[in-house]
Amino acid sequence: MATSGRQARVTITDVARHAQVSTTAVSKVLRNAYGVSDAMREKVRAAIDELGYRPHNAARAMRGRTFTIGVQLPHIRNPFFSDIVDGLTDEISGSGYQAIMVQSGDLDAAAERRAIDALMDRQVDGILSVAPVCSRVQLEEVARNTPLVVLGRHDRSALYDCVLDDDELGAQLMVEHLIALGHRRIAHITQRDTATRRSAVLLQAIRARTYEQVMTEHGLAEHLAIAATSYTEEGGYDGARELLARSPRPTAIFAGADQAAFGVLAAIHEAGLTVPGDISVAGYDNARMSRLAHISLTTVDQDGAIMGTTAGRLLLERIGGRSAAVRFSVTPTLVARRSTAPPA
Amino acid sequence: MATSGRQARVTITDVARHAQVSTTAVSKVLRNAYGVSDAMREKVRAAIDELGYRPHNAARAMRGRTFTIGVQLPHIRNPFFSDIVDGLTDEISGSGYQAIMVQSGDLDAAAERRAIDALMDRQVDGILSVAPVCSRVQLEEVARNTPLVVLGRHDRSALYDCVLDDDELGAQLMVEHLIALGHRRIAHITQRDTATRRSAVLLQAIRARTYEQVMTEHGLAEHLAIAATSYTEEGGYDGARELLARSPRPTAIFAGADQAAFGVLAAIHEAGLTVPGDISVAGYDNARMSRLAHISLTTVDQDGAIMGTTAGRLLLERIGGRSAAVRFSVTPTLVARRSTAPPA
DNA sequence: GTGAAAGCGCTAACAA
DNA sequence: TTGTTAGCGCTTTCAC
Repeated sequence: MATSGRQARVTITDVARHAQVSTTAVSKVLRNAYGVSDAMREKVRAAIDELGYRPHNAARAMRGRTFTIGVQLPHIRNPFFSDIVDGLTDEISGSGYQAIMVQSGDLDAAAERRAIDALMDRQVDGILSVAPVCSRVQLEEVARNTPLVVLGRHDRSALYDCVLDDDELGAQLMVEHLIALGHRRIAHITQRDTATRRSAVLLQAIRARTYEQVMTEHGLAEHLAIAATSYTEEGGYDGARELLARSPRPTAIFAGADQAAFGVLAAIHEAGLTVPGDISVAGYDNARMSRLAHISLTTVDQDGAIMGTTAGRLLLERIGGRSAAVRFSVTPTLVARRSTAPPA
Repeated sequence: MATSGRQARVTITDVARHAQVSTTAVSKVLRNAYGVSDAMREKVRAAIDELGYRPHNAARAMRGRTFTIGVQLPHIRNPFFSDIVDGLTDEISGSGYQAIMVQSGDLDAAAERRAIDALMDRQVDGILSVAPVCSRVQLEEVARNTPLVVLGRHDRSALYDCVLDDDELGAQLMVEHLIALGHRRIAHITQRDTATRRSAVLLQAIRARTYEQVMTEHGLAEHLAIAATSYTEEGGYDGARELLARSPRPTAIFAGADQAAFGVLAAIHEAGLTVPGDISVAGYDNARMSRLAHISLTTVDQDGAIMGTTAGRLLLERIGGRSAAVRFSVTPTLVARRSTAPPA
């Protein structure tokens, strides 16, 4: 009747004693290890059930696995990350693994590294790093100690796996869509980068660069207009206000992420303009919200669930012993909705 | 030059040897424990820095604290949960604690319990449970073993702390707002509950019940119309379609959560109707998105950041030894925006 | 103020 | 197939 005070936790020793066997036997049953008779397995299982035993993770961590996968992501506010996490969860459910998430904050390489360290200190068996901004060297340092999958970067490394979207193609599809509609003054909102030297591998840089290239190829170099804020609602809002203040103002705004596009919609509405009447708006990600919003958003679909599922599979493979690096790329598609139309 | 293979981890023994002291001394310095001279502290600190030592969490967990706070939440897609998590993160940053999150899925008491167990197995020092649906008995079982703060339930327990919003007041404000605008056929979208007996403590039940009460008090009992789906975009979408099919259809829809209200907006738009021209729409939570959406949403503000901050503080207090239960309630306010107007 | 030593719950050699 | 035993890295008595 321990109404106050903690209940003493049931340990492997209790189970062993209760089943009249050794702790080793119990441990083996727990891990489905080789060399246990059916009778033994039965006895142990029964004892485990009877006592309500659950392995103590920290103790496991000292010697073996923790059956934990750590997910580091900038923040949980971006609905696209939800798709990824749901995919990951789907894939590892039933494998006995549990995903734990930590927020690392936006655009802060130091905080990001602390978040990853926090996962490593907690002895996760593998790490999924979502859209990290730190250097490849840092990621490789992590990968040397823990199975690592990086999502959303155009890196190449022999030490970790990459899951990414062909952002070049996605951005190209979108800019060409807008050009085909007849737009010329097409502006772009990107996420500003902290360290320029590695920007070539970050997806925001690739989307922005592709925007510039496609515009230039179509002879629209003089209409290039980029606002470098961030892939958040606030970032989209601020970026749009900046772009709307220019003269002549753009007839279309391509935000590098849906989340930012939502902010763009708000800024345009606040300025007394209409979408797509005065200005076309496009995003990237095809977050669920894009479909459901009142003005449904033209965007680029990259299948977050599949990216998450794949990341989970790759992680389990790595934990299982694979060491050769894998690179998985999803092909984006254009999703034209009501937020884009020919210019007035 | 360990290019392949894991680097051997720096342990407390390495630090002790390097600083020419005992491991006990190092441990004390790490925990700011009583009984270390300044000189000793200096020596140890230097060694820690030099070696880049970080305590091994699992080993700590075996004896003492893990400096980890576990957050269980239904899913990360709801932007209101982001506000809570940001508040929590803010509060515990600098305390040496790290928050880890696990998704438990919607409306599934068993999955929820597994998620909480997963946190306990990982020896977190405290748990924040966000809008749990399981029974109070289960929560108390958890609370007996781990400091626990429950957010978003109208429970009373001597074993854990509660952080909640006065949902009765919030729902009342909203229904009266709609009535004051002249609406009579006001419908409500709620989250269906799995186990009815404990529904009295769940926020969705309180919002729904208050809706019924206020309507009845205003002589509008005959116009009661509730769709029981869920607090998600899909739930709002499905619920709205159900309500729109009724005849006569409502002139206002009060969704129990902003997230659901977004789905309502989509359904209404799809039906060729306008907001607020044909139908007024209202939500609950004042998620950031509500402010920024193209049709800005009338909603009830409950300060998620403050709820998160408070939950963090209460958790740290409990970890620090407090055992008396605390109950913290925020007072909601009405935020009238453009999605509500007098009926046509 | 400092350090030696026991032990947390588990896994993995190794022995039987 | 089963059991014995030595740690994993840390915290915590308890001597000194």
